[in-house]
Amino acid sequence: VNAAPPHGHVICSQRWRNAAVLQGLKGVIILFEDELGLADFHLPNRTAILYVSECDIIAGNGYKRKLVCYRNACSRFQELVLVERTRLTEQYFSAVQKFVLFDLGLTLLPVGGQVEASQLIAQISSENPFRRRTPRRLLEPSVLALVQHIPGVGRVKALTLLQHFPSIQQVCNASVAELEPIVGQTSAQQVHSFFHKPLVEH
DNA sequence: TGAATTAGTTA
DNA sequence: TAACTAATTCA
Repeated sequence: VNAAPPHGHVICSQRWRNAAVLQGLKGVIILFEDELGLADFHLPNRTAILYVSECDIIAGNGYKRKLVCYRNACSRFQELVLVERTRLTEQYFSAVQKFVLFDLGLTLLPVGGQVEASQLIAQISSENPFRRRTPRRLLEPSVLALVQHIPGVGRVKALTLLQHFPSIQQVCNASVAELEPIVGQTSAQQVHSFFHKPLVEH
C-alpha cells in the first residue's frame, strides 16, 4: 500500500487493533491494513510511523533490525519513529536515539506512552500537506498542551515557540541556537533536552 | 534589579 | 477555572 490515506483517515497496521493508541484518535477514521510493511501507521500527509515500544527496547537489539528495514523499505513516505521513553527504557534511550538519528537519519519523537502517541498522530495527520507553508495556521490544542509539558515552558513560551515552529517535528528538529532567541537560554536547553537527551536521575 | 514567566496550590 | 504565591529566568 503506497498510497497515502485520504484526509481525516489513518491507515493502521492490524496488530494495533484494540490498542490504547487508537482510543485517542477521535475524529479520525481508522483503516486497518494487513500489508503495511513495517510501518505501524500511514498518515494522510505521506508520513509513515514506526512505533518502538517499551517491550521492543527491553527485548534487546531486535528493534534495530526492524528500524533498518523500515528505513530502507517505504521511500515514498516521510519516515517518523516514535519511541516510548519511560522509566524502563530510560537507560536505553540514548542508544536508541543515536541509532535512529545518526545511523539512520530518521526523525525520532519520544513519547511517554500510547496516549501521548495518539495525540501526536492526531496532530501530524491533521497537517494538510498542501497548506503546510501557509504562514498562519490554526494552533492544535493538543500540540500546545504537549509543548507546555516541556519543563520551563509555560503558556507564553509555548505560544511563541509554536509561532516559530508550528509543528512538533519542527520544534524537535530545532537546535539550541535556534531555540535560544525565542525562549531564552535556559528553556532552549530544556526544550532540546526534552527531545534529544535521555532522562537523568536525581 | 525589576518585570515576566513558570509551576504548584487552593478554593 | 481563576487567583494567588514562591521560585526561576530574562533583559
